[in-house]
Amino acid sequence: MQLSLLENSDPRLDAEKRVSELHTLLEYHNRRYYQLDAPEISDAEYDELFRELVALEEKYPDLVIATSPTQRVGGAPAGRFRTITHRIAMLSLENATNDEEIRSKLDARIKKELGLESDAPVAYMCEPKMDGLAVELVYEDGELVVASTRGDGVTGEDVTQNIRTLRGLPLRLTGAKVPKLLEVRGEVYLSLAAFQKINNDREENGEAPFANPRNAAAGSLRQLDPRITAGRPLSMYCYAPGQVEGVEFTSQQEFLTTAAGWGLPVNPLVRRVEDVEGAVAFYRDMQEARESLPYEIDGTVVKVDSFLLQRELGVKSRSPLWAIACKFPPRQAETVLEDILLSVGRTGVITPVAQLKPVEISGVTVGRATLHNWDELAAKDIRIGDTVVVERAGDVIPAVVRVNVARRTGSERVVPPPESCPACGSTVVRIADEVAFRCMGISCPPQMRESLTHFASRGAMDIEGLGEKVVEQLLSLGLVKTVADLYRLTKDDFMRFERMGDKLASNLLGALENSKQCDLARYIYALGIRHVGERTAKALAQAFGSLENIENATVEELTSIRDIGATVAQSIFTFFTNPDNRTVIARLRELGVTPAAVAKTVGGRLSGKNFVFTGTLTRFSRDFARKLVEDQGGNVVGSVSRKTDYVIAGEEAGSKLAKARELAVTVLGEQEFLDLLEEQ
DNA sequence: TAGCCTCGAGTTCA
DNA sequence: CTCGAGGCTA
Repeated sequence: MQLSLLENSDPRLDAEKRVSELHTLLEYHNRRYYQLDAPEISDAEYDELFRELVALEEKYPDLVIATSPTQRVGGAPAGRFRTITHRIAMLSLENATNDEEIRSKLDARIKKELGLESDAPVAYMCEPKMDGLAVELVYEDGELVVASTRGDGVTGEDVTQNIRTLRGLPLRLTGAKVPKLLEVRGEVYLSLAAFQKINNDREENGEAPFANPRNAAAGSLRQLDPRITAGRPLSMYCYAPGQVEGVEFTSQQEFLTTAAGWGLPVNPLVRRVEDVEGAVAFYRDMQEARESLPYEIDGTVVKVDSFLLQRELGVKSRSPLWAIACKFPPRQAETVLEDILLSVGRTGVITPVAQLKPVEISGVTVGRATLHNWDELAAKDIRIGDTVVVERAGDVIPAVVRVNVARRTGSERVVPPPESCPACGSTVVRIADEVAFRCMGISCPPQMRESLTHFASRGAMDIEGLGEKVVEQLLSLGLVKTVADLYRLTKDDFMRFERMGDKLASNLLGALENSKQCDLARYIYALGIRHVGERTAKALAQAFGSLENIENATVEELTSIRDIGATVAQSIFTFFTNPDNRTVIARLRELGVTPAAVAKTVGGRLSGKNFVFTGTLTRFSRDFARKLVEDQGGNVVGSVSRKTDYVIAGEEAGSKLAKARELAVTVLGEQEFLDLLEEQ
């Protein structure tokens, strides 16, 4: 297939022609590659065509059509990959940062939980912690069918096509007794050699190099087109099973050996140890081996080897009790703290921020770091002009660790807490027992700016296009004083802005209009009541059903809601009794901002009811049961108390059942529990 | 009353 | 990600 020559002189028309031509070309080569397995052009040539199309589509967004090859591999740019819900949530791990924490946060805790003597040995499996990104592979009848990223742990992105390009990964499991279903988790990473090669290529092409192998691996896995991923030699090591059918493992060691037998890559450095001291030794060994490994690791992972013990220990909300990540000390750098800036947040809290002489830490240049508060500042005795040690906490957020006192010259300056707001000059107050200093100004510009952006933000009213830039212009032109004013804006108002065309203005107006009918929960969250975040807003919406009910709620009514205590209730009550706030809400209502009332009773049949599960459930999993209860507004808690309404006893229920009897709490069997949920 | 655990708020860089 | 603070349970 040949490319035609373009002769037209109108660039827009040229682009249109070329786009359609590229569609045909790419589709053709896709067929040759995927279906006929007989490509006519190299991957690099294909990439070039693909990039050309991406570039054209970026320049002329209206030329993007649903059938474009750029849209084909996984959908539109916003959510370009299909979402996958993990059958079992992919949890994160708690961290230990030194030997002692491995002993206390893992070993000692486990023994306490299991009621073991403190010197009883527990066997652990130790693994290097690869610095990459977690993925989950699903093999059905031995065949790789889906691969997804960890995402937020509950849902991730479908990266099957990209994962299929990993040469070290079997598309079909080998060996005897391949299970019906095997979900396997592991870490996708780039070897240092591959990382070097990619960055060399990028620099030759005038592209910005990746900061570190992990970023490069993440970038490669999230490519629109699998062929680009194919050019990036990613690797993977498997480390944990997910849902499995047709096979059973009794230990982590057995799992790893079996997985390797099926052809799955398993890190050969894993080591089983007889007790926690072995795990500590492994941690030390790996720290030493770190520099000579062909890939980056950022620590080790220690897991209880026995799956039986793992099940017995169970999980907390975000991490299992039976494993811990032992992090190596993060990479640090020294630099000069040039200044301490004061930033004012949405709630008026004044935060000191370090302005640093730019310094590179693990590939990224860092110029600022939060100093949190003045207690912290004083504790670390940080002064302007100090030479400080900086690290990136969790390899992301920069933090000032300590001052290099040896380099003090005596000309350093201490920054005292502000007596008046650096932005508006209002009084600054430190509420007793609180760490924060707060600006009390009612029309403090940064506070107004932040509350407006918060109102428009994604979790709140989700007004697309109303970001910081627009908000600042609205404020400086005096067009908006409260959130209600947003809904009075006209197209002409927006057209006065810099870099605001007809199109953007209409989009913004559309987004505003759209936001008028939002969930009650989002609306409550958007109001920015102190102590009321996304979660509490949701709870309020569910409990009260309408804004009017919340506005008129008493402190007692508010306190009766789970997770709302005296402080939060008072804050909500105060917010709604404030006449200014009432005015804004009334105006919003007049302007048509009417959040959908929530039917209080929807799923709320069990609201306020506390459930405890005990024993082995045979008909459903605990997670599933928890979902059922929560869907109907009930709570699931861990232990039986007077506040418990129902105890659901499975087989071999133990102490919790006894406690329930003692406290005369209703005990239900599994069937009775299901019946209760069915009742209407 | 202490010791979890969860939520809220603030923050960095590409 | 981290810190502080609020709420709940033992």
